[in-house]
Amino acid sequence: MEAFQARGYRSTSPRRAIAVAIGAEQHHFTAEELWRKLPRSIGIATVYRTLKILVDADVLCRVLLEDGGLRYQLSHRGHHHHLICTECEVSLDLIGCDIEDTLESASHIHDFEITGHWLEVYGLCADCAPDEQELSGRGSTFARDDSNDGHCH
Amino acid sequence: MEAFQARGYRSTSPRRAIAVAIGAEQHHFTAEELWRKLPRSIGIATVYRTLKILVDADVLCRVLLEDGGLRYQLSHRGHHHHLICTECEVSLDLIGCDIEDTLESASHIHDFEITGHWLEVYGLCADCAPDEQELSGRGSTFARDDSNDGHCH
DNA sequence: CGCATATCTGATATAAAATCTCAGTTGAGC
DNA sequence: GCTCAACTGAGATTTTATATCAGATATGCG
Repeated sequence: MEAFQARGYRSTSPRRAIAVAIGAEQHHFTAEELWRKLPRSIGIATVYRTLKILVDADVLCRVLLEDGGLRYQLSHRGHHHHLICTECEVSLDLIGCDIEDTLESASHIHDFEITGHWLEVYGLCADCAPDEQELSGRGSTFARDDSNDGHCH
Repeated sequence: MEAFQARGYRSTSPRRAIAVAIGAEQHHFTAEELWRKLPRSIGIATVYRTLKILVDADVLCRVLLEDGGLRYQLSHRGHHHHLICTECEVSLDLIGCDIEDTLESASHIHDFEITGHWLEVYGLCADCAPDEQELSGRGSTFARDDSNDGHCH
């Protein structure tokens, strides 16, 4: 859990506490949420600093919600993307998606050398989607007709 | 340019001034940059309000830089993505990339119903990339070895 | 073991970005 | 021209994250 200190960072009491608290999280969390679960002797600046280190170390990944909120989450795979439910905000790791190849070939047209990308996918998870089989679902499949606004372009 | 008022919005003096100012922009711009080029009688709240309307109307699109900065840009195509140069910050429309199909098929595995996504691609444009042919390019192709940090996951 | 020092920390100030509030203004239809 | 809902500007406020800096503390070395 804290073997990431093999990157030259010291093993300090606040960092250990933060690592333990992160391990106890089930879903994604904000820096402030995490901070509230820590001993109040730990400053929020330290939380932000430590989260940044852990993101750089690929221990955590960042999740950008549709409303712009930034969350943190334990990163299991190396490079991956998230399916984020706009209803319950659960975040699923998107597997079986090799977008890199698609991007790479498309970028050649523009003579552009890709070094990275950011992708978040929004929608409804199995629990939140109106299930045709269970509900014989009628009635506005998408009540929120602005659910697609502004986040892609 | 302001035919977007066909959406039920009034044609007001501040909105016309903003539309003209946007038309004069060559690249992407921030809300504040735009505001500075407007008569100082116009408040920045109005700029933000108007930009939001124009994004909803698909007249503008939003561009998220690698450092988190949010820019606005005239939207030429319907749905598209951006190739953003991390060196000069130019933004190219990515054509010939139908990521939707890839996402759609991958999401089926998770029983997830996609409603939208956000994708930004970072890298070096033709002008900023070390050109092997011209420079017989040596010397740290990527001096900024943290250029890939934190923005994907 | 104990010291020196560079790293780290907490409190707080600060910054940046965007929205909220609300009294006053203005455009659109009549 | 009148009316009124839509709109606006000023400034306060919120949110999120970083900067500052004096004091605390790991870590390596003797």
